[in-house]
Amino acid sequence: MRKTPRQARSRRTVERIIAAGREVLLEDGYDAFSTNRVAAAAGVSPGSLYQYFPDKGAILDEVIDRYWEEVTERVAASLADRIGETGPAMVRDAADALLAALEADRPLLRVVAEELPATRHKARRAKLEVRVRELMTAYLAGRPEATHRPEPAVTAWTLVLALENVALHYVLDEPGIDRDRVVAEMVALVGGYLSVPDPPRSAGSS
Amino acid sequence: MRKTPRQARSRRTVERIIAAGREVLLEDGYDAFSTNRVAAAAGVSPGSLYQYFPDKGAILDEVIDRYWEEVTERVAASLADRIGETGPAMVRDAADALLAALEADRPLLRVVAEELPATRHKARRAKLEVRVRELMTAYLAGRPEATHRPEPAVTAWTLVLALENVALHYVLDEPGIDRDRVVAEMVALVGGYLSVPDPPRSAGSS
Amino acid sequence: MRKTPRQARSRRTVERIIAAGREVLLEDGYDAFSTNRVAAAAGVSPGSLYQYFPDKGAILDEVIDRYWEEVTERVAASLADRIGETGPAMVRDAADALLAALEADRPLLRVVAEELPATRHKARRAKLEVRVRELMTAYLAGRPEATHRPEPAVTAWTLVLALENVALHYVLDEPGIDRDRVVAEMVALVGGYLSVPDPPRSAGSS
Amino acid sequence: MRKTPRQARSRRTVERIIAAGREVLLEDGYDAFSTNRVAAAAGVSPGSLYQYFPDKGAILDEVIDRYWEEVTERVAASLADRIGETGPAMVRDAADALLAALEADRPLLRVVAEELPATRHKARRAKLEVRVRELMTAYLAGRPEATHRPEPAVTAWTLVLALENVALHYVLDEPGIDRDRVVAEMVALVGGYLSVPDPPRSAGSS
DNA sequence: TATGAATGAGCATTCATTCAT
DNA sequence: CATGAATGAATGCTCATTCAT
Repeated sequence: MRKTPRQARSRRTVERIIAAGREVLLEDGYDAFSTNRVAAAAGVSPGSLYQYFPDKGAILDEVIDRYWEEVTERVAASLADRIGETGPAMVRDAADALLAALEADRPLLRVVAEELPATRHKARRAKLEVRVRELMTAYLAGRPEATHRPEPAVTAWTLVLALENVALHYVLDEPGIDRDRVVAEMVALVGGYLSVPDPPRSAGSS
Repeated sequence: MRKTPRQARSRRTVERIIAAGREVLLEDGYDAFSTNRVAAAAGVSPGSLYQYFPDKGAILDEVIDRYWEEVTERVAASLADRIGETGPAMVRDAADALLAALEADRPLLRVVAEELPATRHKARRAKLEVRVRELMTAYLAGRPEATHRPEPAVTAWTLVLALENVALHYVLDEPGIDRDRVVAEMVALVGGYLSVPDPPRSAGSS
Repeated sequence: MRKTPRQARSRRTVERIIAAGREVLLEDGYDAFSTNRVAAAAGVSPGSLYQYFPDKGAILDEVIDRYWEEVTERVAASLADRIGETGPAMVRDAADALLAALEADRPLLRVVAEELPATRHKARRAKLEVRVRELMTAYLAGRPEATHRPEPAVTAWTLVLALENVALHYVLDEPGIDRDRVVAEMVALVGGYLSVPDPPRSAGSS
Repeated sequence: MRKTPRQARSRRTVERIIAAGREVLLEDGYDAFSTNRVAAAAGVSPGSLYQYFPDKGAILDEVIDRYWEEVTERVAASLADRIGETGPAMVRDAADALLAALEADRPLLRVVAEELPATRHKARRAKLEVRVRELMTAYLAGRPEATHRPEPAVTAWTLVLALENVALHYVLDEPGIDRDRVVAEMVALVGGYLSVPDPPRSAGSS
């Protein structure tokens, strides 16, 4: 009946380190993300970092992992709220959810997407893509008449990449476009694309 | 009739430095892009770097600039070859040109797009986007019946981001999708999107 | 009962660095006072320097500070030995003490006074001047009949600068003057100056 | 009948370099006194510097030499204006002349006296001291009754050092003392000192 | 466990000087 | 003579990582 069992203290330290990492990233940027600074922010000694993480990169990875996890959860949560909707409304909600999830922590998104080498968060971002892809696949599976594209996997792959970049740039570049407009375009992108029959090469087939 | 006119030597040195920068980036990666290494690769002394560039970043910028310039030129050149085509064929060619331009130097694209912080080449990439956007605008302007989207600027913005990311990931991630398939999807993305009238809400009532 | 308590190690390192700095200054001169050389002389790595000093200048400052502190203490100590003396004897002792303090480490004095930019040790030297000024003021206050100069602060300022330079040059330039002679001149300088009434114009009418 | 005989151009270049050196010293400080900068300021190439000077130090030496030469000339000129004066008035004029000579180019004096290592201008400064010493010796020789100090050479040595430092610090430190006051103190210093008979150790001679 | 002093290879940059042209 | 590109040793400093305590 220990109050702070062996692992609890470690767990707390780990959390402090990760929180400190996020804080440093957010407030000082990627270039300032040094082990010494993270340790200082976490209130532990530099050496202690290595009790819980093999190297600096592992701390950073954890911070990034969590960021994308949060984004993913925000998307999921937003959609859960509107579950049961169907057709275009669902697409619209999904687009809005994606935007909202990215807008939720713009400063950190900026650091993650702009200051970090892409390799650092590629893997994690892939998870978000998978999640959205699943959603999309479920939607398509449930309404087979909704698409005329021949390969669902490729369709989902294409759509996710297209929407992801549009959403990302809308949030980060603040291009002065009305938010509703962007959502509308995303919906149009999805709707239009799905409605195109394959093969489209009708003309060149000599 | 001088063999090495005054400026020729410097020009050659500048080119050697830039070539060395590219080489280091390609063969050793971004983390190894140090002034000493670039100087060594260029066969000049570290000090010579600073006769032509204010700092390390300027060398890197030049390398990146040139890379995106090449990509832009490749796109332009590919399209010039097939000028005069219209309709879906033109879209197809444009998609193919974009893919080809990115495929031309995959190893360097990988470093530039994955290892560098996005901020380092954001500005340059924007130029490519502008170019493609112009192409698109010209196309849309010439065939006003081709689109039902209400705001051409937003349409171009959306499309460029969508296509860029699809093309980029196809080239870098080698997702095991047939190249023609990807081109077809890109064409479908464009064609479908452009054909969706606004507001898109009404479309759902069919 | 730890053999090397937490702070002892760092304290020792700091002292080693300062001692090494002094050594380098002494043996290799100011131009050779580089961080790498000081680190090597201290038997520590260059990085260790920065655990205790913000930059190179801070190490140098500490060495200089300590040198002038030692000089100040030597002056004070010499005078303490002969406390209670009055009149000309006291002036003589003070002059002798100043000379002795500067003679104690002539090699370092040479580097500090001749190789360093004056700005580097101006502030520290001022402390010595203040100390001597205080001594002088005390002397003058105790024997108001001893001076006919109208402004004690100006008198002390003048005297300190005059004596300082005479002492400094005697020690550094080794001008081939008998030491007792110099002391006598310093005493005469003080005694004569203090005895001149103000305004001095009137004196010329004799 | 050449307009610019061979040596004239060189002479002009040498002068330009020296002027540029002075300018750099004055406007950018000693730390910025680099060959490249001096060359640029002189409008010549770095290589040309070495046609006329063996190394950087030689240029600096020349600039410093000239500065002290100017000071010396200013002192001499000031005194020439008031030639024929005798006694205390002459001392007063000499003190004033010294002050004036140092005040004439305070910014350069500051760089020379504070930023440069003393070794760099020690030799030159000595020349000024010699000059003043000569003046003093002449004065003392002409009025043997004016001093009771036993060794004229030592007397002059002492006095020059005393006055030099007082004057230097008055000009550079701007200690908030009235200029006339300082002149008066310098005069008192001289007058008082010279009037002290030797040996002064009357009391301690047990 | 936790510490934090110590490490040291490595970095970007400078600048007095040289020498082919 | 004059040039100015090229040099390269040397500089001050950083920071991920280790390890004795």
